[in-house]
Amino acid sequence: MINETEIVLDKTDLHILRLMQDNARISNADMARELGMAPSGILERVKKLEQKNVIQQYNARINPVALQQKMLAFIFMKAADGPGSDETTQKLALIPEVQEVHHIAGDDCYLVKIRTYDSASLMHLMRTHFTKIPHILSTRTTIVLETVKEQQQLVIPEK
Amino acid sequence: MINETEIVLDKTDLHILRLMQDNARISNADMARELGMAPSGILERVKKLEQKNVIQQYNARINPVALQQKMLAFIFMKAADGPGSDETTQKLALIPEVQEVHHIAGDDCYLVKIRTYDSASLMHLMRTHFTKIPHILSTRTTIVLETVKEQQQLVIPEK
DNA sequence: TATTAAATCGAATTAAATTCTGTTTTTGGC
DNA sequence: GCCAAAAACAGAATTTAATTCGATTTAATA
Repeated sequence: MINETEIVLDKTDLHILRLMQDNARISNADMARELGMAPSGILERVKKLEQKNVIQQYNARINPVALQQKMLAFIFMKAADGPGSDETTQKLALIPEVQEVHHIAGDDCYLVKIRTYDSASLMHLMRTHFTKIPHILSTRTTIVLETVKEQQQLVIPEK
Repeated sequence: MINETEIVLDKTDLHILRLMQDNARISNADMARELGMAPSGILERVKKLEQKNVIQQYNARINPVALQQKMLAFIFMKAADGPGSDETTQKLALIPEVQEVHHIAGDDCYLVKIRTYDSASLMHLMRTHFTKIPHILSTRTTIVLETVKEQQQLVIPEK
């Protein structure tokens, strides 16, 4: 078995993940109190979780409204090079306004989530960037009118 | 104009947001050094950004692979009560596996992003939860084969 | 069971968070 | 432009946390 990095997470790891997922700025000391452990022990675990790439990043979630990012859209794209190729993919991923790029099953090839100031800036971005990406055959854009829920939290099992 | 809470962010605020968006566990002290300010001043700003709901939460982004969350899907839903109603919406939002719920323009009413262990658990979740939500007329599910990029970072202007 | 590795603790040290007071800067009337 | 009030900021003092490291316990394995 090549490159099968077995990731084993015990009860304590899951507890830490549960705490940090919802409050990344929690102190080691607070976690230590919660888990009944020494702060140094918690620190070591957190570092290991980072090293193992279980924890990928600590993000501050910023209110898009505060930055006037009013436009959210999902774009389905067909591309000539198919989902195997990396070229189209990578170019899409490099656009800062593009938050997500997925290969999807079905008729379309990609699903792209994109956030901009308004519809004009979305159009502008599509014109300036998408047209420069070869192999794009067609796009189908779905505009979000209102977002009711938007989070990245995973469901973390008890054990 | 009712409830138009004008949010004014200056250069310093934007700088702080830029730092914390990518590393929520950065210390006030480090930010103070970076911005050439006193730590106490930074602290005050951060607290204000939290109060104004500019910073909504601090998240640890956890690798779905580490938790064996292999299935990611987008589901388009038509509902009888239309995008104005809250009932359907709220019920969807309360499902932990549901990461996003959007009202969308066009023929469909909702777009739902959902993450589960595998296709069986997705089916199970749809059977147990969706069928209990009234007014749902139809669903169209798009399965993600591979995720190339997935982040929530906003493009923060210079000034 | 003996051996090794991993995990944890706890004390010591270093560093950061937090509080508070005084000062400066900004803002908004007039 | 000037004044008053509010906001922003600095800096020192205090509290709290992070980090390090040697000793100890626990777990894994041959």
